[in-house]
Amino acid sequence: MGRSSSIKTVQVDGEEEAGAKASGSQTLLRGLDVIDALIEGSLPLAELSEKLDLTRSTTHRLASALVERRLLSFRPREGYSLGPKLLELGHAASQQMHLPRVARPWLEQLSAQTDDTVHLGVLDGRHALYLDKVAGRRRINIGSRLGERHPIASTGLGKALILDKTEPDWIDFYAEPGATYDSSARAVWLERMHGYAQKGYAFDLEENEDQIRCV
Amino acid sequence: MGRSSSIKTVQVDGEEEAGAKASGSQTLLRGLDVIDALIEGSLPLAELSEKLDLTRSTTHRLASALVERRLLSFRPREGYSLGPKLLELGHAASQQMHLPRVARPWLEQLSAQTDDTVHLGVLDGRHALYLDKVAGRRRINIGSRLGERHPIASTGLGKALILDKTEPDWIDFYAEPGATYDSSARAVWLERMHGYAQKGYAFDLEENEDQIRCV
DNA sequence: TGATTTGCTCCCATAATGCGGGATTTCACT
DNA sequence: AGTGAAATCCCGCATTATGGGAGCAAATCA
Repeated sequence: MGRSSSIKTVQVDGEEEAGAKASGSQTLLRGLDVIDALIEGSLPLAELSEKLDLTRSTTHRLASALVERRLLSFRPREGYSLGPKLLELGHAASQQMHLPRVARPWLEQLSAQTDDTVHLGVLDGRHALYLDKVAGRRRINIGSRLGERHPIASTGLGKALILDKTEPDWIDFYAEPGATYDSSARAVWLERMHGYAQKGYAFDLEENEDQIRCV
Repeated sequence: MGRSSSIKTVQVDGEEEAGAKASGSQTLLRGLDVIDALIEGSLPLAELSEKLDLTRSTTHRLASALVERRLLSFRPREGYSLGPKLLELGHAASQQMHLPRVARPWLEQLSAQTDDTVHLGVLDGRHALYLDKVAGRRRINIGSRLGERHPIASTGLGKALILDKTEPDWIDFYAEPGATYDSSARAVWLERMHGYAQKGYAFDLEENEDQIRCV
């Protein structure tokens, strides 16, 4: 490597990101990055490659492979977007996850007793991820679907999930990255949280939903 | 390279499979194969690597990368299974697919008119893939979810999707790979198909559901 | 409880694979 | 038709994935 004619751009020095200890399959990880980059909406190849800091060639190769496997779709004018296979995988995933399987009976019982819609969710980074739902008869379905993620601080389920954390953690969860903090609003919120923690369940103004906890 | 001591197993000669024209990102494709292999249920590393014809090392590296990205989960005793991120992706995919967005109004109108559950689906290989559903008020929800796949020949939606094909295609779709053919049953089925094709819609004995066609 | 098996994880040299720069083609808009 | 932007394809280089095997940990058997 001594006299390497460093004409190539090379990876400068690679990942200095936080917690990026991933050693090994670079191609696979980049491919997944491509998928991630499209979660928020479809993009044409140029913007996609820019967003990922990859060359057009590389991006195109990865995206094409993903399209071939139907994990992405490509429409001439719009660019790349998430593909139908992800639906299939999402469904398969929901079926083989452990929590929903064991929790289902409880959800159904709860739904039957309350005549309301019951949700099951877990903590997923800074969000509450909805894993399962049993619709109640009382009203029409709420517009929520499996796999949706919502900020922890603004849903009943999310708040319930962090009840056993300590106040510093709460503050951390409350703070959206890069959002404006309103300290008085946060104080009110924290106050409520303490109340919820004592009672063991949480509400939300718009929707409230009991849920199952897992240890 | 000349005197390469060919002790290694090497890739023998690689893919001679049908239609495997995929040139390029091998790692990514293998990683997706790993996911695919887990659709039908969780597997321990050993079985997984055998199913994929990969060495344990490689399988482990790929699977670990996928676990890190939460596309897979790993439980010590059970092995690898599909992970929570797939739920998220599945949900995101369902939101940005073109068909559901443009078709929604029609589905809702249809559901309102008939008071029944309306499904939207597309042809996906040998299966009918359910893309969207609008629940009717008449009865409790049928246990169908987005992303489910069903054999074409046994659902009303599946049959409707292939109405504009020709008879040879029908026969092809009817034949499950490796299943026992009952030629008389197939004849009856084909007869019905011709009837459906003339009328322009299809039934199924257990459930029947109208659906939207796209060109 | 101690021995044995089974299965997961990690390391390292090898060369095969993915990489990026650019040429070429396709397609939309004027 | 002409123009321009975007997608697709090609090719040599070296970075990256590969697979064999060593090293652990936990579960099973005696």
